[in-house]
Amino acid sequence: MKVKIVDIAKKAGVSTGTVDRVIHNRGKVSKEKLELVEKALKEMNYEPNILASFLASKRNFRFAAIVPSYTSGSYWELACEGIKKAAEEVEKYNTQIDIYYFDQYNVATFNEIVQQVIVKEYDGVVIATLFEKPVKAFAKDLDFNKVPYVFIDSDIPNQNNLSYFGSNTYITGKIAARLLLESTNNLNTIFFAHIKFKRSEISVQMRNREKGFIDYLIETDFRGRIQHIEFDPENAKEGLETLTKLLENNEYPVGGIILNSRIYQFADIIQKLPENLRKKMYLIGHDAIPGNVEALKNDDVKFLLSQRTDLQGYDAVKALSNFLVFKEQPAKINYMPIDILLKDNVDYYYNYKL
Amino acid sequence: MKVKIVDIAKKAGVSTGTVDRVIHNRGKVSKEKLELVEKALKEMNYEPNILASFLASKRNFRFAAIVPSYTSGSYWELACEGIKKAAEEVEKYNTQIDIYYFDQYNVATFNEIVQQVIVKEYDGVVIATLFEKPVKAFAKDLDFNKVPYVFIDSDIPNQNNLSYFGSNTYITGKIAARLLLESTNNLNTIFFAHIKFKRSEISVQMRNREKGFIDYLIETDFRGRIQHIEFDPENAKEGLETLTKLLENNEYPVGGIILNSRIYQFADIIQKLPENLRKKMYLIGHDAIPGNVEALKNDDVKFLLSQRTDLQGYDAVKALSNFLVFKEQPAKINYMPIDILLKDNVDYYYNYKL
DNA sequence: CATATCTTTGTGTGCGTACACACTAAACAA
DNA sequence: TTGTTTAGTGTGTACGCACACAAAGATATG
Repeated sequence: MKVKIVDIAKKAGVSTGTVDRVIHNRGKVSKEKLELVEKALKEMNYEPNILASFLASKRNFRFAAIVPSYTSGSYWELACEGIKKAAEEVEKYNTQIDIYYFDQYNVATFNEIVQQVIVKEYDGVVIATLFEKPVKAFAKDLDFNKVPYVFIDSDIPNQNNLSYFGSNTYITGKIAARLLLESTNNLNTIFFAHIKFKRSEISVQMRNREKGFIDYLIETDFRGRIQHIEFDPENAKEGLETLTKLLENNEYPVGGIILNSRIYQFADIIQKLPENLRKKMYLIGHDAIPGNVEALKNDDVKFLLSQRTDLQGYDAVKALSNFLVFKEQPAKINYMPIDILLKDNVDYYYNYKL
Repeated sequence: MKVKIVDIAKKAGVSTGTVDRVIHNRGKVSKEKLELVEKALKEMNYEPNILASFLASKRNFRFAAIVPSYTSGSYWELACEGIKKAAEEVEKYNTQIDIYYFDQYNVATFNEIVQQVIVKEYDGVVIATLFEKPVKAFAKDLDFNKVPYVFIDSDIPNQNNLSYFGSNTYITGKIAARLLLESTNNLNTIFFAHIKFKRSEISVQMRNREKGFIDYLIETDFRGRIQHIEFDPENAKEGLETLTKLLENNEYPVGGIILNSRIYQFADIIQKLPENLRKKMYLIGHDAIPGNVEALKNDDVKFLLSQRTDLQGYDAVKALSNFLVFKEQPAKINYMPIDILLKDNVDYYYNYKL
């Protein structure tokens, strides 16, 4: 039988009210009784019944999640799925989550959302940290109001965030390079394919990946050529010409990497290339979004480096909930596993549900 | 405000007792009232408060988990960690889990455990399906008593298990072969290292991996040599001699695969080989147990193919709990993701906690 | 010494549900 | 008629805890 408050009260020779005051540090307890109760608590190894506690307290939490808006099949859709899944699960702890979307190519929209969220006085916040400075400012405000917040996407050091969930994109870049070099004989040319998308977007994540990639090449003393090629999805002519030249002038395979999550768009573009040239390319991309998975299965892409994006969102919400409900302190930095996906194992990756 | 039973009762013009009888199908309700209540239930979109329900019901579940006994740092230790982790989490639902250990090289010990478990009349059982026939017999008994059970390790088709959590070892074998061939130039010799361990253990899992591996070689028209080498950890002389000959007679790299989870033992054995020969080997192993991870980091092993073994145990317990507590029906077959681990990403794999 | 004030302690109610039990009315048997 | 059974229904208590409130005791004030 589990020890309950009445048991403690009996043992300490006090009423349940006094025990309650001790447990919750509500004060108004004499020194002697306080000691008696604390002793009983320890000796009987009391652990509160969370269910009963929650039922009685009528507590309820409201969280806000601030993430980029997304189109179907894109990276951020995955993260949101995780958040929504977690939202379902914490419903039983009287916890509600509102998701706010900002335009990831427009800081103003982020700041606007932040204002809205501040007004609403949430009990916890999940923030996708795409805009470092505004996030820092927001964090200060949250600190002041003692509202716990969790970062996802990329970490911002020296903040008082409860926790961070994301991936080490630098290492991911290194692994990309290693896989590319090791799995391709006589690779002497590597190109970075950059697909124009709205404003020129070079995110922290992309920069890190590139740095990791390049560092690996330096470490292993790579002597081949490295080239950057720009593609405009609307008008891919120019890029295709550059690429064609590159492939034609090379008797060996050519490696290609795309630093953002949209290698599937590149796969679409290169459909126009003749078979023999296409087969000379060894492409590595990032993130298991539907389009990329398809490209992987079609053998257009050789490897996808991924992380459980959905878990980022899921874990972030759960961390907040567990912290507030169960007072569990999460690790401050949580890197997701770096997953290597081939045509062969991608189904099992995708198949595994939260 | 959430709808509660009294609200339903009021709306339907009956007492809470009647609503309760309808909700739980306890019968003894007239047709008219039943319809009234059901209508109210639907219209008000009633969802029970799990916390209150659990508190009131004083329900408590007892699960048994039947797994192989293990030594520290071995495969089954991981699975048990998952089970224990899940056990902690479901404690709040008044659920207790007893873990039973059998000797995986001795069917009799399994049958003995089964008898013990049957007597204790558990509410749910997790079974590591190493011994197919006895498991089937046990499953029949559980079916008869309407006790839900979940398989882990390998699936046994055509059983009434609630669910299965495990990995597709055939595909894992294929991927092993692909990685080995693609990441090694001029590979023309592959050996299967088999380390003797107690009785000759060739598990279903190992057979599957081998089949997948060989099938890939056939598919890709591999023309090299394939050899099986036996190693006795007590007396590795003979095996080492064979291996030495193999390496010396070969100017190209040699691939090696270990089908069970103990490639770290092989890594120990080959420490006796001269550096130049050791470096000629490209080894692939299975499962991220501590010894293997170390071997991976030491560059003795090139790839580890893994699955979240701990998740198998964790998910199995959670599936039982969610089924009984929340009436959630899990998928019947759940393959774990097939994880590819390199020296570079293994830390992030291991680091990620349940 | 009576009264006011403050501190400490105990009691009671409610959270939403489950379930035992009591009660009613109708049907049936003796 | 009376007692017994049975289907249908409502009531009350308990689950373990939180919290408002009442009570009691201690101290201060005039």
